[in-house]
Amino acid sequence: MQQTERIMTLAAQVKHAAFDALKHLFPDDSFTISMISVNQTKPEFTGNYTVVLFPFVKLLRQKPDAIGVQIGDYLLEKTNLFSSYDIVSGFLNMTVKDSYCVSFLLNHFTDTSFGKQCKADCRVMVEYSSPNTNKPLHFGHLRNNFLGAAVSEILKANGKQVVKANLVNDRGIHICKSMIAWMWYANGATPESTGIKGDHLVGDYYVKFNDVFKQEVAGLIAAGKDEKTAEKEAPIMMAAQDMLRKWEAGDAEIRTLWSTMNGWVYEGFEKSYKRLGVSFDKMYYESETYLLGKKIVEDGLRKGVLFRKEDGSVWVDLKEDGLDEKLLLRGDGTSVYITQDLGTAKLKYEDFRLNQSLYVIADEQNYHIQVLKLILKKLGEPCADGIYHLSYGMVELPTGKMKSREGTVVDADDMVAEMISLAQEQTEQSGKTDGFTSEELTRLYEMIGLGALKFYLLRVDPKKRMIFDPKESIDLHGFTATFIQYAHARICSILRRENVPLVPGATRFQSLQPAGELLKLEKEMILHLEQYPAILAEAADEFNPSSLCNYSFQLAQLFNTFYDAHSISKAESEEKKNLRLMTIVMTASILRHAMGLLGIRLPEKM
RNA sequence: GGCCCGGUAGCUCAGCUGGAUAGAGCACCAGCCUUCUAAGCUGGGGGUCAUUGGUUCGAAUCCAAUCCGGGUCACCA
Repeated sequence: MQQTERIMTLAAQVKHAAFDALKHLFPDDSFTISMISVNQTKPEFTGNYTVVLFPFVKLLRQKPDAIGVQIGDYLLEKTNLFSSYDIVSGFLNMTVKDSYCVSFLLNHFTDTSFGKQCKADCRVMVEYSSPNTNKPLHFGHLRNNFLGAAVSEILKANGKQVVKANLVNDRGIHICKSMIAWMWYANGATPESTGIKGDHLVGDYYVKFNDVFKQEVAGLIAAGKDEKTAEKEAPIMMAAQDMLRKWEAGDAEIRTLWSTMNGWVYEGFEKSYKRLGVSFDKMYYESETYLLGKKIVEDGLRKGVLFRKEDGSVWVDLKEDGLDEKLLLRGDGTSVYITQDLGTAKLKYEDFRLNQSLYVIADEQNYHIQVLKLILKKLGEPCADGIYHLSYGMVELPTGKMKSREGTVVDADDMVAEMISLAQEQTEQSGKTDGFTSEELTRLYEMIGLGALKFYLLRVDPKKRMIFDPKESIDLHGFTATFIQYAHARICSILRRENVPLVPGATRFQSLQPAGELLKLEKEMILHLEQYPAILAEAADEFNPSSLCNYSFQLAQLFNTFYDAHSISKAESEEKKNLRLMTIVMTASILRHAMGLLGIRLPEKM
């Protein structure tokens, strides 16, 4: 087991200490660490961490409360973590020492990378975004992009070496569709001549293709053809097919048009990506990889893992894995989608010697990736084991799936612009724009608008599908990035007033003496800060940024409650004030770190 | 039909490696700005955790069946 050494969080320390206690107290009985469950103590009881006693009852043949006393006494005596304990009907509630909390704060409050893991020799590729070059990005792509970017950063923070990859789908029949429609109907329109962003311009002709196609099909059906024949014989479709053949043959004219139109799209994408704050370390293009995989198939045939049918087509039999037969090469020797994916998987692996390869792809492709991994495994390719499908639910409209063919999509660029103007509207409404330059305001609106959008898409479990109603704007209250940004701005405001930098030097509060007892809320905040490394690790283990959203929201909520209940600037004593300043310094720092991983920035004023 | 995923408050979701009386946000109701930013705070109503059975000291959580919703099973990508 290659488990990296992680900072032991309090909860983990409690668990191990309880395990030690049991081993020492009852050396004749065999316990496993998995028998010990440690939870946070429910707020209605005194204590901070709770050891559940029921699991030991049977083995020890003692009453749970009697066991609890023995463990409780042992923990008080042998660890330096607890000040007292309390047993309530089978639950051992341990109260953490105030001094532990204070020294935790002293040790970590200046640590801006608290929770981060050291770099390990583990290379992970995260493939995400992977757009088609026949249309602009829509709202659904945003989920993909934010997820991929966030998971990449989360993995980096956990010590992995991450390669962010984008596999651009830049060829194929759908690309030819917008090309042919442009040729026939655009009169040479370009992004420059029309002022339309390149990806949108090309997307418009993709829609145009489908309009014309539908009309032609309707006409043919009216002329007596059946639907299938009509779809095959529609002139614009035949022209697109013909174009695809020419493209594959390397026809110079077609290739030039293809490069030109793709170039427009890339310019558009670049602008979108820049605004979204996502980037890539490695670009793959399908036009360069679509022929890969054939060699793997040949090897597979030689090894006898694959078989050839009479018509020359090549298949893999997955029946013993509960699946079906799957085609890998057509009768004419050309490859299908999965074939190039086999090749690309191997290419990625060889390019970067990957330990792990994530695919951020919507859940409609669950079966496809499952098959991909299975085939690679059967072929004995070493890249197989590292493949992991980070599957996410599609974003749908109340009316159903978004279909770019029919133009029923929420456009990504539009959405971003709308969120930013919503942020502007709300900020102006709140009347807090004084003292900002117009550049600062522009930046602020972008932070708030984009933050809200990212948070909205990242706060739910990736695998759940979500329905977005464009008529209801994304909220800026409650469980939102805005809430967290606001808490951060409040903290910064206090720190400014107190002349404490956002990242104070380690010596700033060194004179702090543990003063008196901690208030309930002070302790709650510190104990919550202490959990950050565990949350960060969990987010990485599960490839799930939403844990960071939940955690950060709770932390901001705790701060707001604290802020309302107790003054920081006018604390009861200088020690209290320093303690609280340290607490909020660390709070702000963790919020910035956690949100930063999600690509969400926190303003110092708002 | 086979396989996969989901079903928790009116709505959006946490909780799911079993633990105490199931939690947030939105919406709704009632309060709180001469005091560090009210984009905030406090309180309230609102639940058969889809249904049924099983395992267990204990089930929203695990198992089985059923119902509902979605995805997928192409010589499409």
